[in-house]
Amino acid sequence: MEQVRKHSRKRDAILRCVRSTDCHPTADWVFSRLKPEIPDLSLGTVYRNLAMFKEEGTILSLGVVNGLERFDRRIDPHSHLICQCCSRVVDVEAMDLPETICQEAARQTGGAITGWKLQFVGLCDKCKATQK
Amino acid sequence: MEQVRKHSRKRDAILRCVRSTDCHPTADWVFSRLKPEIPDLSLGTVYRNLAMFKEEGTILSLGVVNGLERFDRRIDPHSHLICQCCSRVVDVEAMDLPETICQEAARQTGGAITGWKLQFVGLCDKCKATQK
DNA sequence: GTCCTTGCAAAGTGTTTGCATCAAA
DNA sequence: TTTGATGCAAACACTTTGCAAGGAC
Repeated sequence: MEQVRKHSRKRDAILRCVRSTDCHPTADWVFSRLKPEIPDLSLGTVYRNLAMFKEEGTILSLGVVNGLERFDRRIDPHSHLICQCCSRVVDVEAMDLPETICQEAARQTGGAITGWKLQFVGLCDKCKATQK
Repeated sequence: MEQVRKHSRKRDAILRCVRSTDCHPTADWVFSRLKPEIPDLSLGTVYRNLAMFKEEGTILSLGVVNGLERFDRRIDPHSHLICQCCSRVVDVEAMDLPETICQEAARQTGGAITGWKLQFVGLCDKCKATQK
């Protein structure tokens, strides 16, 4: 018996919140942002719904940065710059890798490559300006 | 006044242990592996020493996989294949990215790129064989 | 009325830390 | 003897979960 997804005002608000920003928010960021507007929201609900959206592919997780899972409203292929200074995550438009690179990885490992993730490390524009 | 690093049998064993494998171990893996041989070893010591090695650049952390930090004895540039099935991390030799890719990322973000990390996702050789 | 969703709080999990004790130099 | 290293357990931070109550359909 399949579980039927019902509608919920809080669930909508959580998705809307993630989609409202390109800051690649954490669960707690979403919670803090919605709390004033929805005083009886609980952090568990935010975690539950983010996990659900992620599982169904509505949003993505870009992994753990500094111990915090970061979510991404974008689900199209692209990369990120992670600022070493302030932990900001900045989108970088998709760039093609040479076709041969995945083939080579598959050859070396003997495994099957289904995807890849390119992540840049450095300073975001703000931190770069500050550290001048 | 600078802190002088003393010699310690346990610290040596921890580094030796990480260097003995290419499985990209977790703190707990190292602990479990050394415990029989060093019964009075404590997990805290493993964490403390791994953090120390990582900070001084003796080993690297390749990040968090499935909630566990994974360490790498290799400090030279290379990539990894992360198996979606068994979470195994397999080394992939360094492959050159087109020079323009970092420049493009810097241009797009306005930041400074100091490095990049290319990670492959898929199945390791064993899981690929099993899932045939 | 059914059953999904939520709040709440407790439990989980990986990691860090304070402090008394141990051991290297 | 001095001072860094360690064991132990408590503290931490983030996340997940169980359960009773609330809300969608």
